Amino acid sequence: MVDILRRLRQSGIQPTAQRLAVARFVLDTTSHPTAEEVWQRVRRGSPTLSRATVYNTLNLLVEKGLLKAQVVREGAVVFDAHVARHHHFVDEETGEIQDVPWDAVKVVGEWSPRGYEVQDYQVVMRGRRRAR
Amino acid sequence: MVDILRRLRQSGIQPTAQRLAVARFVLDTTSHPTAEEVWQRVRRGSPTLSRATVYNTLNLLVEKGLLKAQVVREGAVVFDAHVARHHHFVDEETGEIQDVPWDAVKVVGEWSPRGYEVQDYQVVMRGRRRAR
DNA sequence: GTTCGTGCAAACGGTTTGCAACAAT
DNA sequence: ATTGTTGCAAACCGTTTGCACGAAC
Repeated sequence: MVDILRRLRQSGIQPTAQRLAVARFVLDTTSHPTAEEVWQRVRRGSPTLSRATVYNTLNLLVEKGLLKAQVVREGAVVFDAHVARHHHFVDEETGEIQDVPWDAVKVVGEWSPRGYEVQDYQVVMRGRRRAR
Repeated sequence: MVDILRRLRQSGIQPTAQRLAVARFVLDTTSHPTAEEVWQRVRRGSPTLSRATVYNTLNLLVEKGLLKAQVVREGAVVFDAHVARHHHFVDEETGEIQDVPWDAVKVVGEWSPRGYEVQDYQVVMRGRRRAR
């Protein structure tokens, strides 16, 4: 586990106990949790933690670039500590999300609607657990 | 405009006045509307149309394969009558969504997490209106 | 002592649900 | 008569906001 405290400080985030607890979990998981899931998890160790603080902290981490919000699942935004470019695979049955390495697939062909510029792109794959 | 009535019948959907009104709009636009936007628009011609009926109808159209729900915008699902495979471009400022032809870019490399199979994929591009 | 962060509850926006009235078969 | 559809309101869920209390500078 990386030194979370240092990372917060380096990003100009006042490391309160709550922020540290949230960050320690969310910056160190690959599970793409929703805000609710972060709350449920971190609450176990910090029982007074409020939902509002979780949302505040997650939004702050996104704003500071330590976290990325991904809109790939219906109903809720998920948070991804993997900030470098990569693709995603979404299990349609469970909603589970997995990272797909950037080099696993290659997108060939520059393309953007006239008058627009593409700043970012990713491949979103959807599927299910293999029948066996 | 295609014969919407025929398409509903062919899909086994009882063509009520409300469903026809909703379908005529949503199956004939490329604007990727949200349910709310569909309601606002269709309501102009069918003032008694309820939100619930709009949601019912949209979900039914999705279920029957005439429409696809896309999860690319934060906060709301958008509906896409373009049912064939294609990619999407999302304007980060306005939320506006545009279709990107399937052939405009090429995704090279089969890839799926171990134990999973990819059933569908698309490239999601995000950007803004070009400066100047 | 002013600024910043937290917790709570209320508010909000998108979507679903329960239900009574009503059509259609 | 039964089955399916509509409209309304309430419920629900994810997220934001208002505000009073408390902590940190």
